[in-house]
Amino acid sequence: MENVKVLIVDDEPNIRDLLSTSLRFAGFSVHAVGNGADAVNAAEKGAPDIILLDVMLPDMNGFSVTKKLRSMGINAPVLFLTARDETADKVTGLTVGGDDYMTKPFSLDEIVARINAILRRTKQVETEESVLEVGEIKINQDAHEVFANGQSVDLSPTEYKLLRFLISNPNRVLTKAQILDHVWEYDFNGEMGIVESYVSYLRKKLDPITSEPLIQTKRGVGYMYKSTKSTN
Amino acid sequence: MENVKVLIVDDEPNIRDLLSTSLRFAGFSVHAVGNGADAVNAAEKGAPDIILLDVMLPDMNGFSVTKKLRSMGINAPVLFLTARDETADKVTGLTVGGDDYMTKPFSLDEIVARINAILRRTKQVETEESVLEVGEIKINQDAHEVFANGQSVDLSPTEYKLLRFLISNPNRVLTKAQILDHVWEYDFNGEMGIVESYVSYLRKKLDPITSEPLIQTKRGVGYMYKSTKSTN
DNA sequence: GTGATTCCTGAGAGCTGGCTGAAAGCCACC
DNA sequence: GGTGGCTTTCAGCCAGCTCTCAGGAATCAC
Repeated sequence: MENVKVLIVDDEPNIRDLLSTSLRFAGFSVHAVGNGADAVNAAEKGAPDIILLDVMLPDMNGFSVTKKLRSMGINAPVLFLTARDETADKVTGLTVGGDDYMTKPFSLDEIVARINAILRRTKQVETEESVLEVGEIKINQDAHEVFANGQSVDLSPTEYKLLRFLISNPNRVLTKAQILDHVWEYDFNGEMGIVESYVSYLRKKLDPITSEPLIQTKRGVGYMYKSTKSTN
Repeated sequence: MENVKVLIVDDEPNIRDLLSTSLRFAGFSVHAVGNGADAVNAAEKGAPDIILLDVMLPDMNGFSVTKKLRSMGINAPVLFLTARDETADKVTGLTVGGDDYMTKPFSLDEIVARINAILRRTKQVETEESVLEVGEIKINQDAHEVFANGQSVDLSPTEYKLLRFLISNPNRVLTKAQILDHVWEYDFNGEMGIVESYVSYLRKKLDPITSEPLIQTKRGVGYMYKSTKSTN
């Protein structure tokens, strides 16, 4: 997954920054603009591999932008960003041809997962496998299925996202703030205690199955998923 | 089904885009034009395996285009696209040879199925089987027949399309938006609740026959057809 | 040992997403 | 023009999920 170019199109500067830093850190090559006209220009020059496109833009909406892009022969898949209340009646046609959409607010980990899923599907770029396997945990991202020691485990959506984030960063301490920032939606304003709760839920479901506790507590710092064999 | 060339002829740019992206993603090699004259040129140079032809074009109608094509020795089968209000007798007679027609608005899944059916019939290109069999479900696409555990099941058109879409993507979570975009007509602007309804209908018909529930709900994500033996 | 800090976890309130039965509208076919 | 089946909407219900809180356990500093 080397040098994947992402074009971000959103008029809110904070969202743009949030996505830029986050995706850059995830290893993507990022370019961000704030309106449709700039998006068309940037896509023409930059030849992005994927486009993150806010549906509501000041000058033109996301559909006009994609139409313009397609007519110019730019066929990079699009991940639409839409506010939650404008989803239902406007979804038609959004998930066609490798495209997808996400509702705001989203979580950063989720958006990286979706980008990888799209790249995987469109096969324009060789990317990581849909199956994440580290130590005794195996996650099939297509099926949203989790196995511990070969045995299927039922997880709630948040439990699933948390576990995926943990095993994506094995043998590395993650602070509760980091976990909150990546797993929960960016406008979540609750306490970090919720991370403790969910770690507890995960342990309760996973530890009876695995040979040893998988999530270690680093007191005063955070949590770490320990894996002897680093299948990276 | 490698490298099947499809020529799309429609004057509405959004339909053209919708079909292009969708068919390209379905694995076809796509070329799209907006009028009859361009269609003739493109067919001459591109040697398409199948032509999607809107009956109402700005310069000439579908009859003239096909007549022209046939006179030039281009015998690729044609799938006509016609508006619903255009009467049936205008259409009958169009479907000579391996040709076929569809009324707008259509669903994207349906058009792929029809294209495959035509290619299968004309045998110009080796394509996928007409019988889809995954797990306990068997669908004969030519006869529109469905068997669960060897037993025949009566399904309504929409139920059939939904089931076909589900088992075409086994062991993979499909969101309600994806299902809506593929199974329902592209101008459907209702709510996603209808997907829930139809999943419910399918389950009511299938679950009593099969040994275990076939359609799994992934809360907060979508639905998945589970098949132990991945006949892929 | 004692107190302070951090973490764990059970209980519970409230919410959300999904399921389903009922009914209205539509259409095709007698 | 009536009838039956199909599609679509809607509302009520329920299960499961999210999040908070508080008491107690574990760990650390001294």
